[in-house]
Amino acid sequence: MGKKITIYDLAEQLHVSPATVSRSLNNHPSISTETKTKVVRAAQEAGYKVNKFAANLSKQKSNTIGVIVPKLNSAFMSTILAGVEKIANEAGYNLIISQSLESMEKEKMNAHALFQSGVDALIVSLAYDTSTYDHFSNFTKVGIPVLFVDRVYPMENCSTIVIDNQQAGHDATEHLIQQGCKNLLHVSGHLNRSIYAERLQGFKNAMAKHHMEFTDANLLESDLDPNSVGELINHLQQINGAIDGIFVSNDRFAASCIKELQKLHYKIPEDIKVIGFNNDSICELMTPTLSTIDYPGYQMGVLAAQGVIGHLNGNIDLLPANSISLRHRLVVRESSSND
Amino acid sequence: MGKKITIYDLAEQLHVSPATVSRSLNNHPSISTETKTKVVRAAQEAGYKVNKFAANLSKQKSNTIGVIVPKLNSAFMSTILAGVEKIANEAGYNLIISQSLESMEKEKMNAHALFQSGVDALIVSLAYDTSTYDHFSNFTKVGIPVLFVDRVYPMENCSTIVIDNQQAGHDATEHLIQQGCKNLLHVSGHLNRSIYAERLQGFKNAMAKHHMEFTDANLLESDLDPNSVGELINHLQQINGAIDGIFVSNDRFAASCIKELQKLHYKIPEDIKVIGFNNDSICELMTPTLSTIDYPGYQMGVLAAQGVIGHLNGNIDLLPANSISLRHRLVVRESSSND
DNA sequence: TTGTAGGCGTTATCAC
DNA sequence: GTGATAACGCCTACAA
Repeated sequence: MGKKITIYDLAEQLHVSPATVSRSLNNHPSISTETKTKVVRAAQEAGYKVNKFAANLSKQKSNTIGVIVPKLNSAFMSTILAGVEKIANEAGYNLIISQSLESMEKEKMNAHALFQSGVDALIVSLAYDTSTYDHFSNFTKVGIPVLFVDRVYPMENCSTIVIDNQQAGHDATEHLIQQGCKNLLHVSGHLNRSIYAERLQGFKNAMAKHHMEFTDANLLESDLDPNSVGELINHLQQINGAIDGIFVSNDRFAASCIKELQKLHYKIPEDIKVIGFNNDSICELMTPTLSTIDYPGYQMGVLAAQGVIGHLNGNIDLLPANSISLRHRLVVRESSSND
Repeated sequence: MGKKITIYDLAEQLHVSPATVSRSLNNHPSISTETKTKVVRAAQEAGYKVNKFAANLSKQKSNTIGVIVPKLNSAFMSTILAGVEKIANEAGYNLIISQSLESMEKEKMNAHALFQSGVDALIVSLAYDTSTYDHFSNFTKVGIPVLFVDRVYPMENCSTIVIDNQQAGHDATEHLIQQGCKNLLHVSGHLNRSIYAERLQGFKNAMAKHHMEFTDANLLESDLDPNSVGELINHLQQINGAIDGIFVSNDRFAASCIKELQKLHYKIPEDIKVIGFNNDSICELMTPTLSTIDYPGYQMGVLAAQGVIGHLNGNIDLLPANSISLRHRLVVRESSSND
C-alpha cells in the first residue's frame, strides 16, 4: 500500500500532540522515556518515515553533500568517491554526485544545480580547464563549506586535500636518475592544474639537484588521453638525444605509452625506463609491471568527507586547515628497474 | 551577504502576489507575458533561487534518482554511472549515489536511506550476495519505479537492463573452440547472480553444440577478486587434462589470471587461450592484449536513466518493458588468437 | 513533561 | 490574468 503516515497520524493514534511525537522521534531530552519508547514503537509498527523535505525545510539543512568530479569513470576518481561515500553514508549523509566531464562550463552548471539543491557542503575536484572560480563563491558566501580534493585551487576559506605533488614528482624523477637515466622526459597534464605544475616543478628540482639541465625537450604537456600517445612518439622523434627515462603524470597514459613504445620495438625498461603516477591497479597487470607513485585516493576521499561532516556537525573541524597533505609513496616495479 | 530571498520578497517588491511570482517563475500559461518577464527579470537581478525543499514538499516529488551500485570504484560500474549521470543531469535530475560494497545488508540500508530521502526512482545493480528483495518492494508498493541494471533480479513491476549474457557466454566459448581449444575452463562469478549463471549456461550450450562434455572440471566459481587467482592455479593442478582455453567472466580477473599463469611460464595464447568479459580498458594495455566481450556499460547507464526519467515525465515509457537487452560484441585480440 | 501555534517557501485550488 | 488561502509535514519557541 502507499498511505503516507505523518506525525499527526501517530499523535492522534497515541492521544498525544504532534510535537511530542516529533520530539520523541528526535530523541529530545525533555521527553519521558516512557512516552518516547511508546512513540518510537508505534512509529515502527506503523511504518512511519520522516518526510525529509518537510524536515529539511524546517531545519534549513539537507543532510546532503554535493560532489563534483571531473569524471565518474576514472579509476582514481571512483576511488576517491568510494572513500567519500563510505564516510558520508556512515554519518547518515546523502551524496549528490555529478561530473564535469573536464569542462568548466559543465562544472559551473553542476555547481549551480547543487547549490539549488541545497547541499550542506561541497566537495570538488576541478575540471581540466577550469580557470575561474566564482561558481564556488556562491557557496562560501552563504557559509556552505567547499572542500577541494586532489585537483585543487587555493580559494579563500576553502580547504584542500592533496598530496605533496612536488615532492612526489621529485621522488619519481630522482628514482629514474638513480636507475641511471641520463635523458629524461616528463609527460605532464595541463599545467594550469596545480597538481601537474607541481609535479613538473618536482621534476625540475630533481634534475637540478643532479646537475641536469632542463630544456623544452624534457617536457611534453598532454591531455593524457589514450588517443594522444602519438604526440609522445612525435616528440621523441623531434628531439635529438635518445630519451632513456620517462616520468608520466598518470598511470593510464603511461600504460598507453609503454604499449605504443613496445610496438615500435623499444624495450621497456632496457631502452627506456618509465614511471607513472597513481598506483592504478593496471600497474601490476601490465608487462612490464609499472613503477609509480602510490596515491592514497581512498584516504583522500575519507578525509574529505570527514572534513566537511566534522565541520557541519561542529565536531573535529578540519576546515580551518588551509591544506591537508597526505603521504605518497614510490613504488618500484619492473618498468624502471635494471634487472 | 546571504539573505535568502523568497517569492514573497519578489512579490512585495513588484506589488503582485506570491502566487503570481510562483506562476511566472514556473512559466504557467495563464500569466501575461508582460508580468512574466517582469518577474523573471526581477528574480534574476535579486539572485533568487527556488527553495527545493519547499517545492519538493509541496509537489511531493524530489527530482532525484537514487542509485545503488555494488562498488563505486569499479571500471564497469563507474562507466554505467557516467551514462546515468549524463542523462539525469541533462534532464535536470539529481543523483543520489550509494554503494553496497557487495553486501546485502549494506544494500538494504542504502535502499532504506534512499527511500527516506524521497527519491523519485531507483536504479540498482545488485550486490553479490543479495538473496532477498523485500527492500525494494517498499518502493514499488508506493509506485516508485525500480530499475535493475546488469546485476538484475526479475521482480514484478521492475524492468531490467541487461545484455544477453547467455548468448555472450556462448559466443566467447565458441570463439575459443573455433581457435582450436579442446579442454575448456570457465571461471565464473557467484552463480546466484544471474549474469554469471547465464554466461555459464552459454558456456555449456556452446560446449554441447560442439559435442564436448561438460563436467565439474570445466567450471571454477570464484569471487573474481584478484587475491583469488590462487584458486585457479589449484584448480588447474587438480584436474587432469591440460586446460587450453579459459573463459573468465570478468576482464580484471582475467588479467590477474594471465599475469599469474605467465609467472608459472604458461604461454598465452600458445599454451592457453584466454577470453575475458567487459572490454575494460586494460584489455588493450596488457600483453598479450585481451580478447573479450564488449559490454555497453555506458549505454546501459544511459538507457537506465532514460527509462526512469521517461517514465517519471510521462514521456516514452520503457518501464512496462520487462527487460531491455543490449547488443554485445565479441572482441578478438591476442590472448585468444593463433598467431 | 507536554501542548499550542506559527513558520519554513512553494504549489495548487478556488474565487474574482 | 491575478489574488487569497490552504495545504505539504516537520520543527521549535513559548506556554502551560
